[in-house]
Amino acid sequence: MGAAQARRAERERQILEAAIRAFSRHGYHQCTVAQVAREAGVADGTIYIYFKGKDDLLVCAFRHVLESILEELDRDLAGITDPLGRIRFLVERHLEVMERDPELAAFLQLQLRQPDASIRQAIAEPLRAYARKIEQVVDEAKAAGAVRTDLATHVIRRVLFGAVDETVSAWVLNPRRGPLKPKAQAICDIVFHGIRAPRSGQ
Amino acid sequence: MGAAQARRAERERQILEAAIRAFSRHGYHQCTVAQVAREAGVADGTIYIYFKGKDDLLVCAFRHVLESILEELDRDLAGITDPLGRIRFLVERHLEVMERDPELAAFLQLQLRQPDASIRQAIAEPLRAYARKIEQVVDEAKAAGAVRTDLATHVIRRVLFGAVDETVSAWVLNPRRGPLKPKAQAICDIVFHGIRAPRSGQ
Amino acid sequence: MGAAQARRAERERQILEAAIRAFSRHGYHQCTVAQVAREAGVADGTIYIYFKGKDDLLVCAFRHVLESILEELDRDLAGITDPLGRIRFLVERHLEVMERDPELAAFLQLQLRQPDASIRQAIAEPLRAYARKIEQVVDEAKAAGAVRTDLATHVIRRVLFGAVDETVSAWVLNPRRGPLKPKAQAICDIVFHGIRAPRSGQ
Amino acid sequence: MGAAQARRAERERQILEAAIRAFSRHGYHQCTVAQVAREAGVADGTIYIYFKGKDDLLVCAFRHVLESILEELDRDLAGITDPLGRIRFLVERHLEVMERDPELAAFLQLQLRQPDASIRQAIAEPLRAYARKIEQVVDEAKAAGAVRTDLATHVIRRVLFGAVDETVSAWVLNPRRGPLKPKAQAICDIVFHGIRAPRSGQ
DNA sequence: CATGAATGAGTATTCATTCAT
DNA sequence: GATGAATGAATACTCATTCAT
Repeated sequence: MGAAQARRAERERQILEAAIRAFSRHGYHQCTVAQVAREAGVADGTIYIYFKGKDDLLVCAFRHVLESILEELDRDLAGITDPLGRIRFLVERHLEVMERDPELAAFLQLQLRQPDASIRQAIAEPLRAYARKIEQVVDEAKAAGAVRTDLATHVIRRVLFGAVDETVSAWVLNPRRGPLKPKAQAICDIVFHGIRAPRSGQ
Repeated sequence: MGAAQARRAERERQILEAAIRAFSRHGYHQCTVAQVAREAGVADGTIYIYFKGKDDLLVCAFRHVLESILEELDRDLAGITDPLGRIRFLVERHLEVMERDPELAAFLQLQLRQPDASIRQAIAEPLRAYARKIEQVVDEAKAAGAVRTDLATHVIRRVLFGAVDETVSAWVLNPRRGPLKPKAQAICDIVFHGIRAPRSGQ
Repeated sequence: MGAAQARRAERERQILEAAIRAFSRHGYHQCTVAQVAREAGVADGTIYIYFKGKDDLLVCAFRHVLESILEELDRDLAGITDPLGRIRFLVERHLEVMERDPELAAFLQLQLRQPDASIRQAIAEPLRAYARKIEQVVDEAKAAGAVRTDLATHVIRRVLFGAVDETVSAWVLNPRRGPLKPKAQAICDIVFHGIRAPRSGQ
Repeated sequence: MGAAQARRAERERQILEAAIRAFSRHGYHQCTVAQVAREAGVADGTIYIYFKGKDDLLVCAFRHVLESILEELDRDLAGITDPLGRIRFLVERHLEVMERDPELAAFLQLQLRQPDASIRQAIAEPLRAYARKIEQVVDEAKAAGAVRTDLATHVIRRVLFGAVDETVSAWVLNPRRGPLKPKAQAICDIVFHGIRAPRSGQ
């Protein structure tokens, strides 16, 4: 029974990762279910044993990816105590994940931005989880006196990850991709100047 | 002849604006050419007299909009001399344009983000023109000694307009939209702190 | 305008009659929309300009056929006055219509008996119209004293047209079809003996 | 071995009766093999150990049902000697069987009327057996001098069972089903008047 | 025998685009 | 120029059937 469940989970992962590759390469709308199936090495019909349909494939792929990203993030964040260092780590890790797997980056950055309301809605919740994680780290930094408390947390998040998002988008679209992670430096430079609490005594 | 040309331009505008409305409401892929035609009050075939096809409609609509935005921007920017004030104006105007016409905002923010490579490519140039305009204003501010010169201009642009973009996206997706322009305040607060050149004498 | 409407009606008829032929030959479920289109000499998509879908095609074909049958029936019935003669005419005409066009007969007798509830429902109303017509003629015969009044009209209809239906079914399924109309004789012989009012004075 | 065979026969019956229920409820074409399997409490694949395929399921179900109906009919018919009484019994029993099990009635009346030639053909033989039984009873009645000999036996059968069939169809489709067997009365009334041999001496 | 995961052939329907009027 | 009827390519999804376990 445990074996059967493991088999199923493995199959799901296999299809999901094929979907990410296929969607990245051809574009979600241009990509046929048959192409995903071929990429995964299964028959067309098999897709429908594991997923509701093409939309579900996109949504589940995103959940699958974000889940593992968040898990790893939590684990590694535990080892960092400096409040601003934790924020900087969020930015660096984000860029790192994208740099590590450009196909995944293209998926997250382009294919996932579907204007279809139903897809956006299905994606919204996991996306909010990521946003909450960021805001939590910012709030902790506020509590530690490292960040100005007169700025709304969600505004800080938007400035920080707006910049990160723009940076990644430009990187993904650029065919000659250089290193991405170092760009964290300049972004944090600007934003940290803007959000850092004045030193006590100043 | 001038009359005929004016007639043609008028017709084009009529279709383009219908396209923006229709794409905003139904979503680009979900929206049929027939729906655009009905919205514009013309026959399906007429669309093809003025435009190459559905993609062209999207691209031309974007060019049409951005052109008039840039024109107005240039005109109004001429009256502002304070370097940081000019940057602030860019942010405020961006938010203002979106707030003024939510249907246009939805079009620019959602429908335009098509993952199709060909569309992205066709949109890229006008988009770069907007980016250039922003960077030009930033460079002027650097030259005037109002902005740190040790930060790459394009990084400043990304931080600034990454934040703006995130803010507009959230606003567009929120069914209960409040005022948008005031959000410029907090964004500029953060970013200006980060990019402002240290006062001479400090 | 009248020309456009006539054109449309003509096109509808053309497709409907092609559908009857195609459905008869291949069977409704086995017959593809593409086959109907080819039979009608139009493109696949054209079918959907005139009809909602495959089901609608079946239902409309039936309505189309029954309508013209009922019209002709009404016209010809007007010339007959003998009450039992009118009933006999109903039976003869039914058999005649089937005999005249064996492909139509196969359509009505086999393809139309779809067990799908939605199709049966859509067909039910025109079918009831035919039943009402028969019962009306029977009722007139009762009023004229030619038919026993102690028998429910719908029971008479069922006996009469149950026999007719069985007869036509057997004829349709028989590859060596002889003449059909003469079978009215024996059916009426039996049923009329059963339903005829006793001669006054007996 | 006998036990193994009994086991097999039992399994077959179990699946067949599940098939009848499932086909009745969903309709033959709309009903999936998986649904039949679930209804029977076996795995999908098990069906194919006992039957050739979905069509075979339908055909075997019909044979299974008709066989037991004919057996019971033969047994009970043995106790009746009056020639017309025997015919009346055929009608009553037919209605009785349907009334007893409305799900079976729906199966026989609707789902079995498949326009697919191959299914019709496979069903034809058992159906003919039932027809032969009826005609045999009618022929006996002719021989006994109770039924007119100038009427073709198969015509009598069609009138009789055409009426019965129409009656059952109407009853099956009517959601508020009243008693069915009493309808034999009126049908026999009409038909017997029509087919009865003139009393000797008249 | 029994299972049920995997298969892949088969098809109704949509819609961007064309072109005769 | 304008029309809108006609086109036909393109594709997600279902489900009867198989077969390794």
